[in-house]
Order: sequence, then C-alpha cells, then structure tokens
Amino acid sequence: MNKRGMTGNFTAELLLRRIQKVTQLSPAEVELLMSLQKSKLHGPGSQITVGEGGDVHPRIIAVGWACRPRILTDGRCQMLSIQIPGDVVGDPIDQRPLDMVPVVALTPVRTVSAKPIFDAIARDPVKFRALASALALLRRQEEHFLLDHVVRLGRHTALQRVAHCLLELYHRLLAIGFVHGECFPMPLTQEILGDLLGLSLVHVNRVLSQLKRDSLIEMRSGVVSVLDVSALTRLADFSVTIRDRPVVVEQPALCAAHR
Amino acid sequence: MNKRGMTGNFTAELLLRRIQKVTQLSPAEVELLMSLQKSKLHGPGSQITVGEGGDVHPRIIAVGWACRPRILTDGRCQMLSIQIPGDVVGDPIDQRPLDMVPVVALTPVRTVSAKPIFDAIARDPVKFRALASALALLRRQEEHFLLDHVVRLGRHTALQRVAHCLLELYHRLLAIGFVHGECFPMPLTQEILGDLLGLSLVHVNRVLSQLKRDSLIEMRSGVVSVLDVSALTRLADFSVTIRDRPVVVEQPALCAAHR
DNA sequence: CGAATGCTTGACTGCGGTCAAACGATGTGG
DNA sequence: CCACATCGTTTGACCGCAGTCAAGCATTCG
Repeated sequence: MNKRGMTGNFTAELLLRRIQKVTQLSPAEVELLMSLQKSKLHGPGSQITVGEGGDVHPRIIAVGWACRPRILTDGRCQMLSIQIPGDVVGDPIDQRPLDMVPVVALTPVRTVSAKPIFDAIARDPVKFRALASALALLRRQEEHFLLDHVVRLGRHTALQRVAHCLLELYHRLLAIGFVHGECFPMPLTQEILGDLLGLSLVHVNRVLSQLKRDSLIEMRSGVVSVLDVSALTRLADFSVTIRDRPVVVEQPALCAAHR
Repeated sequence: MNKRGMTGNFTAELLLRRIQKVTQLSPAEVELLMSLQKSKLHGPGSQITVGEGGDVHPRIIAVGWACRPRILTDGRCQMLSIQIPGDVVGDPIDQRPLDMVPVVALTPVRTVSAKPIFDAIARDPVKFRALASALALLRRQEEHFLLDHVVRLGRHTALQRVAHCLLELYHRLLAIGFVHGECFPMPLTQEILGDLLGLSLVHVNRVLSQLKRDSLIEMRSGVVSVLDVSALTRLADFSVTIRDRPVVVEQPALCAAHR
C-alpha cells in the first residue's frame, strides 16, 4: 500500500523514517532494514526482550506500546521509560543497564528481531557505519529522555509532569508520523501514567481533568488532542532538545540563580 | 607514602583500586594510569568538564565532590548525579548525554585529565582492551545509579530517599576505601541533598533529624556514621546491585503484584 | 446479562513545601 | 580583639498538593 509499492514491511519503515531524518543510510543499510521479517506478537503484560533462556534479544517495536517497569518490594511500580513503535529495545551494544531491564508490553505489541542488524554491524562495521551511528543516536535520545524523566520526577508539580509527559509523547510520535493535526493515539491508562510520573491514579485523573477544563488538551477514547502546544510547553518547562548535543548551561555559578 | 614507595600519584590510585576489584589490568595499563599528571584545581561552583571552547574534557576526580545540576527556568535545581573521587567525568565515548552535561564542583575539587587514557585506547584498542572494558563498566555503574535515582524520586518517601542516598554513598565510598568503620565523609550541604532528592532544604533537615533520633545514623561536621546498615537498607528498599548484570525480575506479569 | 476494566468524583488526611526567625560556626576587616 | 557578615543548620507555624479510601459510573467483553 506504499506509494512506491514496496514489500509493505510496515515494521522497519517507522525506524527507517526516524533514522533518515538525521542520517543518510546506504542502499545496503536500507535493504537490511526492509528485509527484517519474523514479526512476533506479545500480549499485554508479557516481556518483550527477555527470551526463554533469560538472555536479552534486541527487537524493534512495530506496533503497540511498552514500558520498563521497576517493581518495589511493596508491590508498587515505577516506570523507567515508555516505548512506542519504532523504538529499539534490548540493544546489546555496551550492555547498558537500561537495555538489560525487562521491557513489558502495555498493549498488544508486534515486534521484529533486530538481531540481523547488530550481527551485520558486528560483521562489517564499515559497511554499516551509518546504521551503527544512527542506532547510537537512538541510544543517546533514550538517555536524554531519562535525564528529563529525573527532573520531571524530582522538581515538577503533578500538573507539570503530566503536561511534560504529553509533550514528550507528542514529539516522539511526531517523529514517526503518528501525529495527525494536533491529535495522537495514547493507549496508556491513567494507572500506567501514574506509575510513570510518580503519581497516584486518582491524581492523574484530577490533573487531566484540569488540563481539559483549561482547554489545553482533549482526550477521548485513547486519543489526545493538544489544543495549545505553546501554553503546554510553557507550563511544563519543556525544552525540545532532541538534537545531538544538549544545550550547555551558561553560568558557571552553580545554583546562584536562586534569587 | 605508599607501602611500595611508588610515585605517590594519589589521583589515579582511587580509580585503579576501583577497577582492580573487578578487572585484571595489564602492566602497561597500570603504568598508564599511574603516569597521569597535571592535576588541576576547581573551586566550588566551577565547571569541571567543559573547557574554554565549550568542548568537553574527560577528567578523573582525585579529591572533592561534584554534581551534575539541571537548572529549571524558575531557578530551582535538580541534580542528576553526585560525583566522588575516582569518578570519571566527561567520558567522550558514545557522547552520552549524561557525560555532555556540565559537571560542577561542590567542594574544592582536584582532577587530572583522562585524555591520555582515551587517546591510548583509541590508538591501540587491543593493548588497552582491559582498561577500555573497565571504563565501560564504570559507565554502566553510572547508568545504574541513574535508574535507581528515577525510582527514588518517583516512588520513595522523603525518609526513604535520604536513607537510600546515604546507602548509595556508603557503598560507593566503600569501593574507594573512604569508609572507616561505619563512618564516611559527607561534604554535601542539606540544600544540595534537597536538590538531589527533590526535597526542600527544610525537609531534608527534618528527615535527617529523625534518622538521628531513631539511632540509624549520626552526623557531625561533615562525617556520617551509619549505625544500622541493615535497618537502613530495609527502610530504603535498597538493593546492592553494583555488579555487572542487574537482577532480572521474575514475573512476566507486569504490575500484577498490585494486591 | 454479569464481570471486569478503566474513568470519575467526593471526603478526608498527611506528607512535605513555604515562610520566618534564631542559632552556631567560620571568616574578615576595622 | 571584637563587630559584623556569611553560610549552613535547626525549629516552629501554617498551608496546600497529592495520597488514600470509598463509592459510583461507563465501557467492553465473555
């Protein structure tokens, strides 16, 4: 159904779209990405990256949303991240702790194995040089979201956290073409949002109601409409730093900005 | 003053001690580490990693404590991490966002340039193979602390956050031989602790008072005594996962533990 | 239809923030 | 040497954001 009548490998197209916005891939690399097969289905609650033997399998999310939960001893839960289509999980390079954490499907999720990619890069680093650096960029983006997550949890009010989270999702979904006008799909329940943002289910609901009341967003049946991006951005102290190098703080004077 | 009468390069000894607990280095690698010179002094509030031109310089902290602050638009501050002697900052490999963030001295800090290390690894990856993998391990440890930080900020009470933080510092300082008995140096002010743990200065004080009142810790003039490690560990839901592979969660069932 | 899941609302409570003042230690200049 | 400023800690009073408990509602599904 593609305009160019390709094989219709919907899977890698998202990742490809994302990568090609920042990196020029060689034909061989594009071909490798488009050749990925063997998609696998994961029901909600099942682990995506951890295989039967306990070893980690790299996979690309094609459809559905996932997360990386950390379960506390009292049974409560804190999400480290949210994964959406086009995200690579279980990246074996560097054995990063974040990628060693189990990834759990939140909706029905369809993935393809990314092992051919990493095998190819390991076999011929030169030929797949651009692809490797594109994946490194994805890793950096992920860590960037993690740093934002820390600030969000540490210093933002509930209102700011929800707004900031919606904006992050807005920009991430924009990059894979999932935003139509000002609307995007948002299958996360309010309980999951609470576990992500360090809030209670009830309070997430109250905050969302307020955002709706103030006409900043709309939300119906799994679809969010961001009515006022700039107002939301101001409210959430959100900075669009999806680029390569983060902004460097001007002042050497630590927290001298304290008034 | 060393038992073996070495050059007395106190600097790299801490890093060396840390590395040799987990990795066997070759004589050439040890020699490289011990040959590092040109230590530089940074006053409190000054940036360590960012040089004059805005480029990032890798350095090893020899003396003093530092942090990675994120300043919000309203002037408040959230620390992403705390750095202690033996920590490598501004690691250029992978251009990790965390290592691109400015590192700011909290006390007077003495560092040495780690550039010779990364140059050597780039020049002869085989010869300095063990050193490279040791540095990769340090990066992983750092990311591990970051993940803990997220959980701490998201789901812990003020009491747990402070306890958890003290335990993290306890174990990190233990690894570089800075813990004597149950005491260790702790030059962080309560304001900095607040900025690290997402709490107000006042509340940090209240919590510390409570921990003292309950005889879990003592604290006088920049020295902390952990009186009851196990009680503190239980209180803070702290897990000692400084090893290579993090523990894998048993249950595939997401947050089914929710009672 | 009932059961399960997720959303919404209200009442109440308490953890932790804010404001303010005072105290102790350290340092500095007249 | 003392007066004074600075920095960090400590304490009290007050308040509000957000958690908890509980019930009711909406939607989907078997």
